[in-house]
Amino acid sequence: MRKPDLMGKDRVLPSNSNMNKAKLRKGLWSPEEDEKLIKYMLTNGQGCWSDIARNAGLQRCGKSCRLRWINYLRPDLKRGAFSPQEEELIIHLHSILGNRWSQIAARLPGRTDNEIKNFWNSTLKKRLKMNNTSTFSTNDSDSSEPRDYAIGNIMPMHDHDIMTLCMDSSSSSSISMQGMVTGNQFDSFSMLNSRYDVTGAASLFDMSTCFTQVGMGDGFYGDHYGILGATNKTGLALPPLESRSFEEKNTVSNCRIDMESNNNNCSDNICFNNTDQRFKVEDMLELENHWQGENLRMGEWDFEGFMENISSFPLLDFQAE
DNA sequence: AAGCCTAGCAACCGCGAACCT
DNA sequence: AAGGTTCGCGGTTGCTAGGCT
Repeated sequence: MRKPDLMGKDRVLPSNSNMNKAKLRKGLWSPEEDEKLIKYMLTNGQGCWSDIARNAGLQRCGKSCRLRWINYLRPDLKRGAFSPQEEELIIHLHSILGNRWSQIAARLPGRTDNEIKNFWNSTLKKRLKMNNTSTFSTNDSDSSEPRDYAIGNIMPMHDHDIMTLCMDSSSSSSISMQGMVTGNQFDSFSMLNSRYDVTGAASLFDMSTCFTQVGMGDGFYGDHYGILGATNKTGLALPPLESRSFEEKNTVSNCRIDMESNNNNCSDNICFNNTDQRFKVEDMLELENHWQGENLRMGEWDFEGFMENISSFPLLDFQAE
């Protein structure tokens, strides 16, 4: 859609009073700026964003650099259209979490909160509204509060649908940096070319497979994304919320985890085999129905406890399509 | 061909939380 | 403890491409 800064817009923010703070650029990022930021991040890793902006030779505020990196330059981003599975998951998570885009994004590897937010506002919201004006009142479908159109209501999630969500981590195309970090060479130009010559959804993804990096310390992606920070043994990264076992956390519902068998045959009980734990979807649905039945709203119940339960949802990792 | 409208998306803004001094 | 700074998040804006008339 929008081409990167071909309009030659060098919008510059005149510094209010301090000319030493110099003119901070605003607006679209040029390829040169991207290159500078990528090079700096790969060499030095993440630190104080205002320092990054300064040291990388960018006339941008740190905030702008952070946004650009997180939403566009991070090598683990999955670009391109959302898959139907991702769409369903977003709808489902939004029904639970509301407009907590970062929480939703944390469960969609390679997707950013901004991307999901845009997708929701531009596409899903309208679709849901159109599909369901007759089934329930959509007085505030963009409410920041979770809604009760969870599974089986607005967006019926059948066993088959859920089965499509049941991804074995072994087939995962998780764009985890693991496996990509193999050396010190990095061709930022080819990376940029790859990005700007993008004609298909997978260009960034393809690029990332040969991406190498150096100097990425702990928290390279920040706490929020946790791509590197909390990778379990299957290579899947879980948001910080998943620090405890499902069983430990589950105090609200009667969800149970079948940990006795390593059998992957889930024909009877649809399950997520995300980790060693087999999480039965039927139980998940029970949990969902519980919430739905109670018609719970934020502020009317124990949000922390809820989040702990939510955190036990599997992190799905879709094939790049 | 020109103008208008709309969808999609990158980026900015404001606010609150966390952290630092 | 108080004030300042930085970070992260969600809401919003502004711009472009593409479709339509």
